[in-house]
Amino acid sequence: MTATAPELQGNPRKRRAILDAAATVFLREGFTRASVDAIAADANVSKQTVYNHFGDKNGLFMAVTDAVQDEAVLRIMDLMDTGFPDPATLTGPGDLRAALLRLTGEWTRAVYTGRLVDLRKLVDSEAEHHPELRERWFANGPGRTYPRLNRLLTELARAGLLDVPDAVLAEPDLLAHQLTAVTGTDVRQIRPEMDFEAEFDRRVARGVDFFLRAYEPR
Amino acid sequence: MTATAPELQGNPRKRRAILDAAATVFLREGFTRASVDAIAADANVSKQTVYNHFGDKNGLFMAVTDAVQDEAVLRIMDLMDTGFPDPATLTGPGDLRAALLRLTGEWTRAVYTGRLVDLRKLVDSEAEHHPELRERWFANGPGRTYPRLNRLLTELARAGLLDVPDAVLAEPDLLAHQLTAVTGTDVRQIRPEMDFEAEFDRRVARGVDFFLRAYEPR
DNA sequence: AAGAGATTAGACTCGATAGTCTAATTCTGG
DNA sequence: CCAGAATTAGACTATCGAGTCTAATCTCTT
Repeated sequence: MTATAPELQGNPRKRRAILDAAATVFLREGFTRASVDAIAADANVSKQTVYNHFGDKNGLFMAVTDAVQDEAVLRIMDLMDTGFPDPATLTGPGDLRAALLRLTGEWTRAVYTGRLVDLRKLVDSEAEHHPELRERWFANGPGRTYPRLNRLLTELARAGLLDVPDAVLAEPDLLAHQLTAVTGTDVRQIRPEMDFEAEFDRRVARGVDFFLRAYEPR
Repeated sequence: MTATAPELQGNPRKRRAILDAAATVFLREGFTRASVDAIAADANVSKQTVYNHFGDKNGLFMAVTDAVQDEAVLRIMDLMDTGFPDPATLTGPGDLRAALLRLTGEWTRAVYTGRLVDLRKLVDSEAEHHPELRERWFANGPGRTYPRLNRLLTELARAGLLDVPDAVLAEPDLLAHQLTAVTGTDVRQIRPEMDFEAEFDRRVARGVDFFLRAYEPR
């Protein structure tokens, strides 16, 4: 009687293969241009199986965004939970800079390499036609990571390692947005013909230095 | 013998109407979903006329991006040519902040209100399929405005009104990117349910203050 | 007023694609 | 080994859109 939820039936290996193929094709072609036939072929699966697992093209797309986001979010949350030293152990300002460089570098890498960036563009351009998409993206991604980063930065301010105006601390997630904005936009400017790795490190450092220049205790 | 270039023939009033309609429909539907039929209908023009003027759907889309960009770029260039006071007349630091607020506010308004923002998203998502698009967008927009803004900010640094490390000054357009990044990303977070005007001013001010906090002479 | 160029409505071709259906086959757990 | 679930290939429907073509009309300019 109780119909099994379509997300929970079928062979999980095939399900995985479909998600992978769908990510590839959606990212290469865009949502509209991507055909379910092409995805099924790429996954070595029949079209009907795709529909069995995900209902329709929209359901498939949302499942893809969830999967790709989850991977990055796990990485980022772990980074902040275990990859950042206790403020008490940061003695000199050089320590702080090094720790921020590492954190920001890994964060930025998780966001701007791999499939996440491009998928975000896709979601952005499709959001007008699938209103729930933008909300879902936010709740599943930035809605989880930014408050965590902001908490971490706020603790640094409370510990006296950063000198941040109360007006900034009072705005939800502002500090986190400022740090990621200043590195993210710079990293996004990297052109294909450049040496990505070298540019990446330089630009993350630039962003962190800009941030520190503004909020370093004098 | 010499065929007239398709961009230069036909009734300019109709041409304008088509460009307007195309902007509306492309922005509402996205490139792929937008149909030439819908655009022609919206412009009160026959489909054939659209093809007479712009050749094909791609040509139409590029003409639209050019037109929308040109409008904003003119505004922004004018702003910097005539809307910013001579550094010599800026005596107190309050003067500098006020001038930067005005400039950055108008710049940001030109970029993040109206059709430019959304068109940019569209270009971004279509760029994979029309490689010349990204380059054209850059050359026609940021390629013109950023060097100009950077020159202006560099003059402020030379005049002693900003204290910017040489390493930053040495990077092409970096200073300009930092200023616009820090305001732009914050403004982009404004949610539809918020009071746009109030949020806009606050966020531009935040960005300028962040920038000044980093580069204000001590 | 005449003629050239521009515009029009609408039919038409050609190719894609979302989603359904079916009958046959393959997996898999008990 | 067997029964029910999952999968498969492929045909099929229905829709939609880019671009072309045509014959008739319109609008200037001279």
